[in-house]
Amino acid sequence: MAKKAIRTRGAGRGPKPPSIYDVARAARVSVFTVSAVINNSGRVSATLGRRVEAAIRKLSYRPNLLARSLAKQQTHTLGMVVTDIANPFFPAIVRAAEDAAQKAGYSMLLCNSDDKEDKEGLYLELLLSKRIDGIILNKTPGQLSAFRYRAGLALLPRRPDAVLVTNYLMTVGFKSAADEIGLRCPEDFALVSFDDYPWLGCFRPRLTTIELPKYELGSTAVRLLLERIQGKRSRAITVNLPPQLRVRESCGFMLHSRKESQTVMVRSGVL
Amino acid sequence: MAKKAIRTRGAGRGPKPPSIYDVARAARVSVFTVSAVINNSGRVSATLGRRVEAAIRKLSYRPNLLARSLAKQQTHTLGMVVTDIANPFFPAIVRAAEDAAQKAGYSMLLCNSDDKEDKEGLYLELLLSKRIDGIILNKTPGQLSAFRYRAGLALLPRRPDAVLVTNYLMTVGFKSAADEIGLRCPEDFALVSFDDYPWLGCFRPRLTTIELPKYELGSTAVRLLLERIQGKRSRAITVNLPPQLRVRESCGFMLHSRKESQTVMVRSGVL
DNA sequence: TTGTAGGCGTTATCAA
DNA sequence: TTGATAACGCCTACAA
Repeated sequence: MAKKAIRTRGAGRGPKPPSIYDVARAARVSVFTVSAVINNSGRVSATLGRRVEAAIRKLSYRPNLLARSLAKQQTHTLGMVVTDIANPFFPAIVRAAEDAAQKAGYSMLLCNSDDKEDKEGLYLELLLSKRIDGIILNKTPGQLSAFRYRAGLALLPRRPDAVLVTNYLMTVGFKSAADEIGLRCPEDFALVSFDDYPWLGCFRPRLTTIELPKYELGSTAVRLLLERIQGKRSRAITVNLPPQLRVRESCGFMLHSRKESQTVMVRSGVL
Repeated sequence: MAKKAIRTRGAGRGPKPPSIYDVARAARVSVFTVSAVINNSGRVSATLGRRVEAAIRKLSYRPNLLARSLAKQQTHTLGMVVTDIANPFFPAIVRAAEDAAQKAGYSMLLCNSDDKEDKEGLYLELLLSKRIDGIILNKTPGQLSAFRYRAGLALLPRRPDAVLVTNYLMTVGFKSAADEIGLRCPEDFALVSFDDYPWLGCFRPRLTTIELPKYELGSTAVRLLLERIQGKRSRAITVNLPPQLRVRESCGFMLHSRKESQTVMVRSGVL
């Protein structure tokens, strides 16, 4: 895998990229004409149009989006703040969001708040200063999460019959702790986790999971945000996405009658 | 988990944020003075300094980074192009890169090339247009990868003794295929994979892996890039990061003598 | 120490 | 259809 670092333009060094004025001069027209051609707004005669396009190619001109953003007062950029992209919960969501943004002509600035409120705050400030058009914020729960990351482990010595863990990383932590104590899953305790991943099906015990529609979550978030940015919707709305139950051996259904396993139900938004 | 979409400023609606001129007026000073205070460059008398800071707070002024970037010809932004953030190989790298960037005062624009050369090209163009200061590019291998995503599966009917797969997602695919055929690991074949993850230790078969130092990879990439951007280094250099071998049961060492398992060696850059 | 004015690269208004 | 020219919001010589 080739990983390449590209310095786009040394600090002050290297030739400055051509501006719209350079193109205008080369094509012997005004900047208005060039601008009209680039955005194909306004009618430009075929002759001038060709001259401009030739000049653009010749100089390999590339519009400066910074300047455009400053003039138009919109950056076509979204900020996305997640607690930690390295947490397997987020990549699919971020991916979906970036996809949706890209399709609509928006770029995505990624920030990791690390579950720290001060860091989150600084990032929000920064994004606002960058005049991005909108923010997708995965709000940090703050103090709360610290109590959640160890609560499960305290449960272990009590030999629970069944455990439902609400995210994958905590499930891994819990399972590891159970391994150390010598508790087996599903023989000694049943385990159900939130979040499904492609690899869960081929390692034992195969986890029973409640999968949140991560991709849909990310793309819906961006869709709603863009609707508001573009004025198509004025008030915030809430969208409920139905989760999915994926039954595998970790919940112990193999140990019981088949009939029982059929009674499991999941309803949208209720979990 | 609260996910919140924030519209930073409706298209054309809402009050315009105050500019440096508004602050200057409110503080009865010139824009120079305000600028000097913000960047604490140049000496400003204590009196005016206080007046400016009061005005900044009163108006809750926030410098427009777009305008600053345009004036200073640098955006303090890096572009990062990966094939797919949802591939578990990348999140740690991206996280590391973002960390390093943030510490140095840079933001990170994330792009998914999806392993498509045209999409990669479009993103590079876009990043250049945005006048970002540098790019971290995970070059797509193009056509090559298509042959790699199925080659392993063709191998299966030949009953290999051992398989080394060079990334995790392919390992999952291979293992699933083996499951279907009824080949067991490590009894029927030994398996070693690239990439280690926290959950590999608590599901069976526990994978033997060669872990690339992903976090270090991402942060080093940004470090080297910033060194070049800031003119501290003029030529590209190559850094070798040592991988790590993590022996678990999938390679079958439990089935053989302990002595054999001790002879495994990994050298930096050789794999 | 502080202010003035021009430049950064666009878009947009208003004449021509 | 085109062309000047003023924003956009900041930095920064150069003057005062």
